[in-house]
Amino acid sequence: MAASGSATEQKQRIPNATRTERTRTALVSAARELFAAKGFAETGTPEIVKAARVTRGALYHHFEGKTALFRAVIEAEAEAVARAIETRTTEPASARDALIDGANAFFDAMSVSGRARLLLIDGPATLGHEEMNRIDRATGGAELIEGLAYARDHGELRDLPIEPLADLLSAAFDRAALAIDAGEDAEAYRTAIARMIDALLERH
Amino acid sequence: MAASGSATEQKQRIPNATRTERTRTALVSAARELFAAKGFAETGTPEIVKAARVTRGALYHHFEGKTALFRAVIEAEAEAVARAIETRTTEPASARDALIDGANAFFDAMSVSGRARLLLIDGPATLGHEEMNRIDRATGGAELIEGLAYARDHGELRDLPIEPLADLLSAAFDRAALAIDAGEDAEAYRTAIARMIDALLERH
DNA sequence: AGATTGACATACATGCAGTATGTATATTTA
DNA sequence: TAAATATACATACTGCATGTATGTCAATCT
Repeated sequence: MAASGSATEQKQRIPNATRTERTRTALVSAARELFAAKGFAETGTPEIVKAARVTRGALYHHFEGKTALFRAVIEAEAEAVARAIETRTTEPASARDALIDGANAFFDAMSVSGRARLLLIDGPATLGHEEMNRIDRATGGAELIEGLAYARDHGELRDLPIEPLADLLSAAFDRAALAIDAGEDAEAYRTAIARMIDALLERH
Repeated sequence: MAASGSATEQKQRIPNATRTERTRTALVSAARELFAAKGFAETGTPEIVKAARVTRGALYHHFEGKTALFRAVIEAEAEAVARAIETRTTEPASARDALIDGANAFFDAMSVSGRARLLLIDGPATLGHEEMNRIDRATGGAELIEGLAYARDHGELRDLPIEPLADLLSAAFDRAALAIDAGEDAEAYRTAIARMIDALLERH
């Protein structure tokens, strides 16, 4: 007899799919906070699983290891940034506006607590620049190159190899986000970025 | 009796000062190569002392720990870069030339094997940006700000907060050095940097 | 219903950073 | 110059973290 769910016993039957999702979410979520607060090297797996209320066995069942869990965190953050930017991108009146708007959307997205550290410090250090670039491209972080290509095609940018230029500009964006995150004057950095963009584009 | 150094015994008497210097040099030198090749986290102290032909006891006698040894490596590298740049700096004909020359000297100095990784990846990740800035300033890495200040004072740069601008430009320099180190087209990046500098300066 | 897979939990093996302690040599002091 | 002390290590030990091997129970497939 014994119905599979009496009012007192609550021995609820949980499907594997949701179980897995809950555990993975708990791990990624707990890991994100700890990695963001203390960094990758200074955060141990015992601490992570304790915060997530699971065991280390669960962690190693769902992820190949600590680094793989970190990668999942980074991918989620990169995804969130890409979504925030593409959501806020409207019809740009010009290449200049597109770049400025994109920069501001980027800074806003990067202002989420801990995100700058995760994506710009621990990410590259732990996964390497190569894999970070792969993740960025996979989540859709090619706006900068597109913006510069648009500008070049419309005569607003002298014909130069735009990929190195986009790379350098991207580095400046990252540094600005980091500086703002570190408490520097946000307006000063946004202005400086705008200045760089304007300088690079031809005057009309 | 027994002369303190027979021809066969060679029981040479070594003063503590030189002994210390030899050991420290051997440690810093061995650590530099290993950190440069495999990174800070992937290099263990047993491996370092083996390469340096000393024991871990010696390491912990001369340095507070693995991180302190790494810091010594980084300081030496930063010092070397600063020296290389200041040595090559001649009388600049203009702010533009000074910045371009400085950039090229920087890229040349950063092309020393392993240096880009040490100073631009593992350094910031292990010691933090704040301490890296401290080290840069201590070794004399203020050329960029000086160059921009000179340009502003001579009307070649619109009056804007130059510190954020110098910071962003410095980030671009770093990224370029990293890209070149990773095997990207060095000329393309040098050109892109020159383009950025020219763009930022007023046309004459 | 029985067999199999999935989702863990637990125990274990290994390696490393850091510390405590012991020893021989160099340096200082009486 | 002989004794006292400080220096420069070498060795042994501790604690912790990552990763692996194995065992168990519930969910799912046949």
